[in-house]
Amino acid sequence: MTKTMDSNITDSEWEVMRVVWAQNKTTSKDIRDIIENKKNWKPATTKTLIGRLVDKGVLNTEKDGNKYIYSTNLKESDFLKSTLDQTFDNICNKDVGKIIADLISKSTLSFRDIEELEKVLEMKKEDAVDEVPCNCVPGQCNC
Amino acid sequence: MTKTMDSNITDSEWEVMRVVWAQNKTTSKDIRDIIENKKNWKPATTKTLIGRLVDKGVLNTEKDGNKYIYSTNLKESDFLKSTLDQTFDNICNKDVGKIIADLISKSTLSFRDIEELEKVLEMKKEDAVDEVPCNCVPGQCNC
DNA sequence: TTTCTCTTTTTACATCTGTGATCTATTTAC
DNA sequence: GTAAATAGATCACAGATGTAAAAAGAGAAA
Repeated sequence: MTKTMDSNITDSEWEVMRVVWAQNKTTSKDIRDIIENKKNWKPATTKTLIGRLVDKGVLNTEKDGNKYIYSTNLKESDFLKSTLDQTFDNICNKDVGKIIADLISKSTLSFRDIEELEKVLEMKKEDAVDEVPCNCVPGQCNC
Repeated sequence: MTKTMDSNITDSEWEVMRVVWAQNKTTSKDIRDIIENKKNWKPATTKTLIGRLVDKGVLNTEKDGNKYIYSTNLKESDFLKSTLDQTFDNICNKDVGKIIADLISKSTLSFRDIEELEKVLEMKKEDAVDEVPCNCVPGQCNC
């Protein structure tokens, strides 16, 4: 059930998607207005990105007079996961633990987050291994 | 001291860098031979990537007869961190805990890793907050 | 109904990426 | 010492990305 995202989105496109995810249904003007607080984009830029997302099938459109209402049925978390997977593909499995430790250290977490993580770790003990196997091609890591 | 990487590398370039990181000092032939086990690249492709990395100042060269010895003084972990930072820039701080939990769940970890993570979590309690503040631009998340 | 305004569609264009062919300067094997 | 194999340098080229202007269509205002 862990399907890999077939469509990737770029950083700029992500900016647009965040608005759609937060708003659920929205118009190009909404998107422009919201992003204006963050990026110095000309209106045309936002529209181009919206267009590309529609082309990729990431955004759905629904005509409303002379404009469109945009929405998506793809989940932010899935995109995020596929991005992270791609990043982790670049390193040795053996290092994953350390990386996660780094992430935790540098993140701002709530007490609830920590509790949750402790719970996950507890469960993780069930399928923990003695030694994480290296998954690298010989010569690309020194395990 | 947390300097943000000024130079970014692409996925293909990363493939080359992994060899350099693992080998410390290496030649273009070494790189080609090692990557051959993984990618169907023509020799010229590897050389192009090496050249780009040299241009970017990521790889150092040292002449040795008619060839070069390549090395780097940049750390894999720094590139990784900057890549991860960029990914986390795309989401709300509030969601970071959950994302990390997901990462843990899907990763293969050793008992030692888990212990280490528990330790980090324990320390993390010291600067944990009641509620992680949302860092998003209004309209880009529904906190 | 004419004009203005907003939306979409079309087109543009420089840079970055992935992938590789060629040409040139060396080396090394005969 | 000349031919074959290498290593590096130069050039190529299509597709992805970031960023945007220009054109065209449709509703709103006058």
